[in-house]
Amino acid sequence: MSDAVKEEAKRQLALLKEGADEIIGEEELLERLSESLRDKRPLRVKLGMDPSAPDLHLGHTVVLGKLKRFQELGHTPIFLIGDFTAQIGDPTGKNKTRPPLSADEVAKNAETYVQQVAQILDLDQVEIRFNAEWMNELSSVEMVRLCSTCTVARLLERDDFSKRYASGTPISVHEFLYPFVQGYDSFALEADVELGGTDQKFNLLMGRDVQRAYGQRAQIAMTHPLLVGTDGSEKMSKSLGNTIEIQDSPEDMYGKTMRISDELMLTYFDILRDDRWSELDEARAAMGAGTGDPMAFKQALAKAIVARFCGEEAADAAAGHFRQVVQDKQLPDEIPEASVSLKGEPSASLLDVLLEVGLVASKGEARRLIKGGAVYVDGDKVSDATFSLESGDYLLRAGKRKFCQVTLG
RNA sequence: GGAGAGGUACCGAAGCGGCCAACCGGGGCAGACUGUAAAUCUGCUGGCUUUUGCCUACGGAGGUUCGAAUCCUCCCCUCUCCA
Repeated sequence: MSDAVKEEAKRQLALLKEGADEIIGEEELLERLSESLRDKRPLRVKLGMDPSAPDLHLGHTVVLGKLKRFQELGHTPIFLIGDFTAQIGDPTGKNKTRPPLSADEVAKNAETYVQQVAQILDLDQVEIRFNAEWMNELSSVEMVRLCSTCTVARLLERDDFSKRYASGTPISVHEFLYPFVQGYDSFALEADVELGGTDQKFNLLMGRDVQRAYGQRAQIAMTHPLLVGTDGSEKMSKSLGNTIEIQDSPEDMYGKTMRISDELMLTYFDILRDDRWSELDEARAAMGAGTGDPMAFKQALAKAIVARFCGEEAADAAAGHFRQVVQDKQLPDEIPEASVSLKGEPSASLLDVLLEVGLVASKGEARRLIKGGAVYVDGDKVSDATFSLESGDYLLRAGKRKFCQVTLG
């Protein structure tokens, strides 16, 4: 192999290592990068996601970003939608069996996944696949053979399984199948590399075993740090409600980022960092040394995150919105408007109006908010739950950030 | 197949005939504080209802009772030990 090829392979490896937690088979990766350059054969890089929730969040973007980097280096990104595996439910990190999704939900989620992935990757160059394609065809005999590639003892070594087993939490047999199927996917796709979070290590390794068992070269497994959710303790996950989603509005995305703790913002910066953020590196270092201005840095981080998914302009606007509404406690420029009919009555109770315009989910909630001093009409705090409004225009506020300009008539 | 234990609100976990819409902790929401936060403190945390009250809720279905999450019967599910 020529020196030029070797040099280029090394350069690529260095770029690909950025942000990775662990590379299982790093030497093989270097080798394959070299082969790829020599033979002009792009590497097949697999990233699988189960369409178990409809929205992608910042946590997903860590590995998606790595997939993009492979794409930029001329390799073939494969975005695998686990429509079959979604019916099993990845037991990873779970302390209970996941409820299976209906085919409809899976299809719907898969659809939105693709749309959202388009915000990050150039879809034209992405191979999008569904694992039902081959899993639905797999015979029982084949399934049995597949299961023979791993022992029960090894499955039980896994943290999530062993913990559940030890604590007497149920584990259904089908959950054991998950890693096998994921491994088989790698074989079916002839993956050279598979990407995943650190929690996917077991599953990624299973891919190597399965591929070997089926006479294929074992993929390289690259794990990436998991992003902690906005609560600062659990991993980011839709079901825990601690996500920043890439489909959040710029204002939400910005606001949610501002609301994370100072410690967490450093983690976010480190995990989500890419080249476009290099101008922030100095500020990051100052923060680490305890000399920076936390709020200024967090604002810069929030803006950078919004800019990545929504563009610079939206990021500026979101920053302005936050300053105005949250810091200066001014009204936002744009307030949702609604009109409510009095239906011939002379007045309507504030509770009803709050409910009707969607500021609260129930009258009970409205009562609670009023009692808690969180409801304002035209800037005046309301503390009487029986308060009623006559026809006219009112500015309603429930809590710090929920406003509605309502016309009553 | 046999023997035991158990299924309670978003989660964990009390209650074991009326005082239970259900103690407590976590989470969530709101308020105070602040640099946006975090931490801390306070309040709230099923729906309808001005109050009274009504409806829905303690795995499911029946039953006993003036009255059941609490007692009985059957069913479903889980865990442990034995085979």
